Amino acid sequence: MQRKATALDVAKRAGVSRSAVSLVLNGRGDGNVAKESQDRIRQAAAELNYSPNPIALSLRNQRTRVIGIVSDEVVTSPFDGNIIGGADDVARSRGFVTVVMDTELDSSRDASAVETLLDRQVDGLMYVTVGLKPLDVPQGMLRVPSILANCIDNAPVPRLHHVIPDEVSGGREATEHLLGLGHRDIAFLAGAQSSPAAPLRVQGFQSAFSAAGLPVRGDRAFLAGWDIDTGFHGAMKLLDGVSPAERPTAIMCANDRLAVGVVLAAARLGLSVPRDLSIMGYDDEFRIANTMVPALTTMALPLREMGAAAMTKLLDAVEGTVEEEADQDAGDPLETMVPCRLVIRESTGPVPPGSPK
Amino acid sequence: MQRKATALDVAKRAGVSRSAVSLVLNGRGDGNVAKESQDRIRQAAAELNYSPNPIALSLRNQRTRVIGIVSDEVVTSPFDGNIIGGADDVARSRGFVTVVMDTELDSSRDASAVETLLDRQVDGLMYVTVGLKPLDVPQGMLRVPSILANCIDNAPVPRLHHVIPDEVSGGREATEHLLGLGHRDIAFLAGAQSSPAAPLRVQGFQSAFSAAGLPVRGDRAFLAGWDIDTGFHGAMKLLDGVSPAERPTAIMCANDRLAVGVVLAAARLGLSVPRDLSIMGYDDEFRIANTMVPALTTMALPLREMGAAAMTKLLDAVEGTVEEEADQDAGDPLETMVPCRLVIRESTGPVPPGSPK
DNA sequence: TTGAAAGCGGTACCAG
DNA sequence: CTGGTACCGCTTTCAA
Repeated sequence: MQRKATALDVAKRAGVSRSAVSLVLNGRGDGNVAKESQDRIRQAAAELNYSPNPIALSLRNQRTRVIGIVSDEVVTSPFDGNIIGGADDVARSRGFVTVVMDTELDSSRDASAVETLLDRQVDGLMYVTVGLKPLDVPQGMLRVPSILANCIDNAPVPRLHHVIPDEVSGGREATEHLLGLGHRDIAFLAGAQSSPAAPLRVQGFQSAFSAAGLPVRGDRAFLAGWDIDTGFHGAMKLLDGVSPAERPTAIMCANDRLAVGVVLAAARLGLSVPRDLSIMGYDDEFRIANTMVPALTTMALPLREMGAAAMTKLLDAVEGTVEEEADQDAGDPLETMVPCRLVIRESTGPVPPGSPK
Repeated sequence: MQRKATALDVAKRAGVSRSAVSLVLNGRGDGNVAKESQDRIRQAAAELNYSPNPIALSLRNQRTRVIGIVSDEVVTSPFDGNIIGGADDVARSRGFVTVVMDTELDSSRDASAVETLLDRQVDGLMYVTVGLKPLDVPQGMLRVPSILANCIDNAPVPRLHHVIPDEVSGGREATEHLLGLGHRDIAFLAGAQSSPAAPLRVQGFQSAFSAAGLPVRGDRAFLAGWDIDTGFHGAMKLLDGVSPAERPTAIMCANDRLAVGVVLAAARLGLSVPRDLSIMGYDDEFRIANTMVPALTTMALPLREMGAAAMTKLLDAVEGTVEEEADQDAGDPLETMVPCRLVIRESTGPVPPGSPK
């Protein structure tokens, strides 16, 4: 492996000094270097396939054009990887590189991950979580421009901007979709209390009823969990041995896995979906929602958009002018909400004709 | 954010030269620096919370203690993230940092990701894929110690070591589990042709029959796809309207999602699992296999072990002595196979008593 | 218009 | 045992 060409190599080949090379290649040649030399330099650089050494650049400039992304478990869990995908798209398009460190839910590793990244002089930091959650922001994140994606600064007075999905309107629009199909008795398997997303979606669920002038049945929302078995057992409780008049005509789920469990329960009970029962998912989980039988109608989380929005905001701060701090205290609400997207597939349909309500 | 302490700051505070600081802090103080000075230096370093600047170190040493991990879609897809988790564990424990770049299946980004990483002077590279597959190794990977995890050098004569799961014995042991339960008519939804894993698992499937002295029914293995709907439709074809005598008593699946589809089909048809039909998955996908109803018996992919094995091998080369190249040509088979693990849960059971075969 | 030199933060060699 | 100095690769200032 022969060594890479350096600016000195280029200078020698072009018969000029290193400084000239630097000036020309950084676009400040005009007015400083003779046109002729400029051409020779550019040609020499091309011939040697020269590109400046990023490490030397970092040492010199004290900026690395690297953004550190810390995640709780985005890499190692099956969820929400597209937040990073969206963020990385934006970073690359603006000439930045992202490096990802996953702490695998070990919060004691948060601080050290941040310190490691800071040590390596990242120009900015992003923290990304699986599922909306409060975050004890590692101290180090306050020392460089930083942003939160899918999590919220868990301090008395929040200091970091966050980008999150609009869960309330997600829950509301999902409910509206079902109301629009004529459903009036809708059950909601709303996930688990531990996630802040759950109550927000319930809130949207309820507000859709209110807005439609319908009574809200509080006893139709259940907090139990996020997995297939929870969906299955929840649905069995709602449907098995219950007279058709007492059964909900639709079940909304706080994620697609719950919906899988509900579909399974319906199959066991001989109920046809969506003819006898409509089922909604949430998340639009890749290769689950769209490949279920029937394919799930669901509320897609705007993962890529969230990542992109967060990275855009972060890079604006990194490259920004001096007065961004002042700005922030002024108009910036410290919060960006990205709307969810309704995806209609096959698991929802009109309320059964003879439905009693 | 006040600037971090440098070696010069420490030297001043301790009243010595930078060189002394360097020697002492790198353990080469004894015999070179007076005991007294050593103490002062160490104390000053502690007081200033000094740690050497990794960027300056990189520039100086031409080594960064960073390992670059390139993946096709491990970050952004829901699969195989634990390979990176296992690799990262090992790297951290040996004082290395990993940086991950995901190309999101855009193979034209492979080369540039590798070049970017190489530009930043990573000490080694690992390529990780979702699902076993052949890889057109980016040229750059040949310039530093490199290794492949879950993929195989797709060149006439392979140059890079790879770490892969032992799919043949995985397929065999899964089949043996079912044979041991008395099943003789076992169908196999074997994934899609496009993946090299599929034929290997089929091979294991067949070899289990041969080893048991049973005839192999080649018409019982199907290549169709990897998703829930494929499993569902495959199972319907095998079971729906087929007389019990003609039905397989067990269905093996090449991944857990196929198995979900099969369970769904069984529920539709009123078949009880595992009483009427045993179902096996593959992968032990997190929060799918263990939360299905019934929970899936499956063949777990050794993801963390693969990542750990690959990183161990890579770091040995990175830190290794001079003659590793020679070594390699000698005994090293360029391949590490990690065994899969049978996980028995609830979806498999003894063959139905009256079973005709 | 050009080149020499300093400095980013370290390490390592070599006189003293 | 100690401190001065060169060098890693690059940018930028300053004299010539």
